[in-house]
Amino acid sequence: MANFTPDENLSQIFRAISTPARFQILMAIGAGEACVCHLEAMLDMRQAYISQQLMEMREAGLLDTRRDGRYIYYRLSEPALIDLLIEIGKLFGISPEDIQALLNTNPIPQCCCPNCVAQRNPNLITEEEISS
Amino acid sequence: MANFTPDENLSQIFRAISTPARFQILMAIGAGEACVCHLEAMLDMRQAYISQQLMEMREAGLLDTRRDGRYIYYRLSEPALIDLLIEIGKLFGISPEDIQALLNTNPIPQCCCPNCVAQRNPNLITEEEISS
DNA sequence: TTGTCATATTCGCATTTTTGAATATGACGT
DNA sequence: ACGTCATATTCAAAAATGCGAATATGACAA
Repeated sequence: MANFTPDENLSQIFRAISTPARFQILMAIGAGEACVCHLEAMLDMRQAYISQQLMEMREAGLLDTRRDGRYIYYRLSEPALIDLLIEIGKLFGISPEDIQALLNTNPIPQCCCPNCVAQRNPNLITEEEISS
Repeated sequence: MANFTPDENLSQIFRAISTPARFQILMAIGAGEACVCHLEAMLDMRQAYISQQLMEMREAGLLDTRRDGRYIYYRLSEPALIDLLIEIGKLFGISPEDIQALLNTNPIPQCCCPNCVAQRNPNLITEEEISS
């Protein structure tokens, strides 16, 4: 992020969530973290498309990533953002419940990532446990 | 504003402030109100351009208008939005002072609207006082 | 009613954005 | 080394946006 004026900076942040798709993705990540396949299953969007949108939000500084083997987990660089967005929604007559309905709710049956698998089968041994 | 889903609704709001120009205009209006000529003087943008941007923000539900004679005053439909935007800025390392520096500061020498004129010449009789 | 002033609207084009399709990359198991 | 799986990147076409120029509207004064 270069030498931006405050208005450039902030408008860029808002631009990053100025389409329904990106907003949905952001909310789907929520205060936790999510891999692309998780979002794919949750939102019924194509992988490549999600990746593209994630990149844009990442470049705007909204998202951070963490790699774990094959999986790349995305999370909000500032999770408190969610609450502020909900506040803004309230201001404009959108019920918090309606917004919260978009939030990440682990696990997802269609998702294959370790998080989801582990939460579906709590008694299964995880890969980490095997390698130790 | 038709039958939008929450994500459509909110992303539209953010889209409305997703360019530096629109963000600057919104902040210039601030918690008060401003006519187009005021913004023109304050921001060094052309009248028609400002009008266009105002229209977009109006359609997104961010702005309301009030006509007074020749002048049309714009104000935020939800002035509390300003504070939330400042909070978001803080989250991303933008100092509140830098954002507040964009806010409306009456009056402006180059502006011709009754508000500015009255504040520059407090002992002048206003048009309203004449017509009464 | 004519002119002036504040603001709005329309038009057109250049640029950007969106979004799907195809392909590439890079990690892991075998 | 090879295949597979998760994710990223590139490309291109369509759609949307940015934004200037010109013009329109509508209020007020004379």
